[in-house]
Amino acid sequence: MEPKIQEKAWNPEIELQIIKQWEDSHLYEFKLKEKNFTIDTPPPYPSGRPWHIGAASHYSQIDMIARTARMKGNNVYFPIGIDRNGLPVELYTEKKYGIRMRETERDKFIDLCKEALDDLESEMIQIMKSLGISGDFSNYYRTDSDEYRTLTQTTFIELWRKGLVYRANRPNNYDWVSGTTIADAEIIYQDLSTKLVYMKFEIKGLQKNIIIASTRPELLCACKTIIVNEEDERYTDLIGKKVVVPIFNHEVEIKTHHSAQKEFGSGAVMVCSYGDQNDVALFRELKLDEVVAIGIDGRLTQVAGEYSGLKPKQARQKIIEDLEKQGYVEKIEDIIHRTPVSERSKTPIEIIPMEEYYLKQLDSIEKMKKLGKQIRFYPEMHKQILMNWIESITIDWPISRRRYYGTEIPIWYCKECSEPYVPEPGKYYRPWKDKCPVDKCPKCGASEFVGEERTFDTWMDSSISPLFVSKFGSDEEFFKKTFPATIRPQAKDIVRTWLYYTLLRCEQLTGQKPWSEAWIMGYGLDEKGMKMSKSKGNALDPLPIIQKFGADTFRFWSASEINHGHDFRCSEQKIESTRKFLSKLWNVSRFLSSFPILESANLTPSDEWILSELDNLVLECERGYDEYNFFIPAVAIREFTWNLFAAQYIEMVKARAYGIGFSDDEKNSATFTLHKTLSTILKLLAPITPLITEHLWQQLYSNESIHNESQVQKEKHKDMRKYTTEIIEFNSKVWNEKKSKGLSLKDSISIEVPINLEIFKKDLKAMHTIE
RNA sequence: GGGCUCAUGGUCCAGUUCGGUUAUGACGUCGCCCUUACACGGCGAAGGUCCGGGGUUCAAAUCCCCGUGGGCCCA
Repeated sequence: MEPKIQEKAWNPEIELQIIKQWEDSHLYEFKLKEKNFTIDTPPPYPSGRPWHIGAASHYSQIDMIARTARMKGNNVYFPIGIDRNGLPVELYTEKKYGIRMRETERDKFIDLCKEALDDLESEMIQIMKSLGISGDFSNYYRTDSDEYRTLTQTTFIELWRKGLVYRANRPNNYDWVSGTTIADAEIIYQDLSTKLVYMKFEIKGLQKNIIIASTRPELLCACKTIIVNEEDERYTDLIGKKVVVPIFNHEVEIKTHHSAQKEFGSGAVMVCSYGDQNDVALFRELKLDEVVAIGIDGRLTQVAGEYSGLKPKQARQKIIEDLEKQGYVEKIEDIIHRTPVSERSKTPIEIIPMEEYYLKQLDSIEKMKKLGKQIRFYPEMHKQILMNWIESITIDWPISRRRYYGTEIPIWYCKECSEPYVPEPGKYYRPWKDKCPVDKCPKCGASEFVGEERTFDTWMDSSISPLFVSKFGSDEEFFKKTFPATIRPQAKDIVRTWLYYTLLRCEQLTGQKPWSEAWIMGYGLDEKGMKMSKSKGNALDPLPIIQKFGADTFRFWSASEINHGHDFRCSEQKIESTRKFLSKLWNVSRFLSSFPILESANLTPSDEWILSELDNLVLECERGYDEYNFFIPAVAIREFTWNLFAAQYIEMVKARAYGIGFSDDEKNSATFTLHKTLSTILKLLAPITPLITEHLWQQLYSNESIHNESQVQKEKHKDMRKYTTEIIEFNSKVWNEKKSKGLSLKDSISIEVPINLEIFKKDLKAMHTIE
């Protein structure tokens, strides 16, 4: 009989036809039902080529979640979005055109950013589609669309009216390269080499010096006190004494504080506004008057005297020279210092007092903890990342940014009385170019206004993604039926930002948690185990890999190689070798395609045996799918298909399936079981490799899509798994025997079938041509 | 300094929850083999102090303690 499937191997080019077929038939179009399974898909950020292979893997797995849920009978809402706000695209645009944001007209700069985003976005969408992702691409959203930004502004206005937003002048993390304030969550720490300068401070009234070690001598002008540890005997006598600050000659007092470490430097520390976060805490605690030493241009201010106008690094160099000349330096050590750096621009941040808008979060900490506990995490251990972060929050969230490409803060200020005017919600406002919507200041009646120029922290946009996709505020019915979302899938590294901020904002706006489940994936590492990132340049481009091997190969690699929640290494060679399994599946199907499909049969023992193993496989897959851990089904299916079904069972029943030396009943039982097993494998595999399974399913079993099928349930066959090891061992023994005798596999041999395997004897004899 | 996490043949990974025969599978390597699904294949082989040390136990990759090393996060 001719096999229905002719080609000898799976050809990834078929994938494109299948994807087209899905698109044409609107297979994944979402229609609202009473109950829905909503996925709060992470909108990826198109900030430059190439897209991250870890991200491609990530989205493949999110698609597996959608498909798993669908086959469980859920009405799945799987929106697709693109995140387009914020600093990365601004930096990309500056670099691409060799321009500076602040030296470019705002309108023009925004247009250039948009253009860059459009190009990068289209490639991203292409990759997502070619991965076989079953989201609703016809309605994909952008976080910089007027609709999205309207929602960001509307929700901000609501929070403003609830009194959750305030303005405050306080020390802030300032990235002077990007020219903006940043939140704690946007700071990373890098070990940088720097000089630790040991300086002599004269103690007033004693002809003695105290040695102060500092990495920031340029901040001497802002030094307000010296602290020592109360248990440090070296300094007990000096507490309360005044010292003279070198060069600037102002006097400060020596105080005690537990944060001074005896072991670091000399044990005595100068406290300046502001060298680091500890200085900020000390100024607050000891009620010191701050001195603004560094301005928003990132240069020293006039209080620095002859050093004013210099950048901190230059000033440091000059002041060290001057200190040395004037004999204030005892010694200088080269040290490695853990330095807070802006995650985006990679430059050390400065702490500068600035007026910014804050969203209250300190009041919500207990509530956040409670909500966090109610969310089910996959894997459970990553809940800890959220909990640790919530525990460590000490200030409210600064939400204003001095950038262009973001959602504008919708506020105008009266030119007369400076009263802020916050407009009515429901519209998209651009105060830097739009006229104030009211004619007169509600407070003083003046008619001239100045528009706010700042934008929001982009997490203000991202943190309402579940509200946006659920049409919060614009479609009450839709919202009711899709919010809270079912699941938030995302990567581990943005738990403290995206996950946390979403929890905070949605609670403030709706009083509810935004989802009942959170699914947290690890990072993509390179072959050496280093975190892969665009900025490090070790990111693998997923596009050529997908084009070369096909989406299903890539997806199966992702599922079978990544233990959920853990970081994973990516290598092209590994992905390539995954292809072999798809080939195996293809050829098994090709073999089976020459046999008829039967409704039922009287099963022989061999058939009952493989079906009981199949039952077990179904259970195993169910266990993995229930916790969205695709590693479990992927590995189990590969094991079963390759090492049991193909290697043992198919060989055992081949002769019977061809009908050589067997009755029709026996033959039918074999073909029935072969198809039963393969069709089950295809369904079990469908969420992981949706393309090859679709193709084989339609070739062999149906005109309908496999993705409209329900997932298989375990049948109740007699458990015959106790024979498995013995069957494998016996077959192996015969193969070895033939080999050692120099026989071909089709040659006959005389060998005893073990008594335990008596029930399989007829198949085994035919399989090995046993005399 | 604190938290999370990991350590199993050349590489990746299972097994650790709940201790129990010869430690799972894949990739790679080597040898033989075209066998009416598949050479992107089949069969077979080599390759491991289960990070180190101590403890509990009849029995430890698995449980407990102390270390070492890596990754990530936070201070």
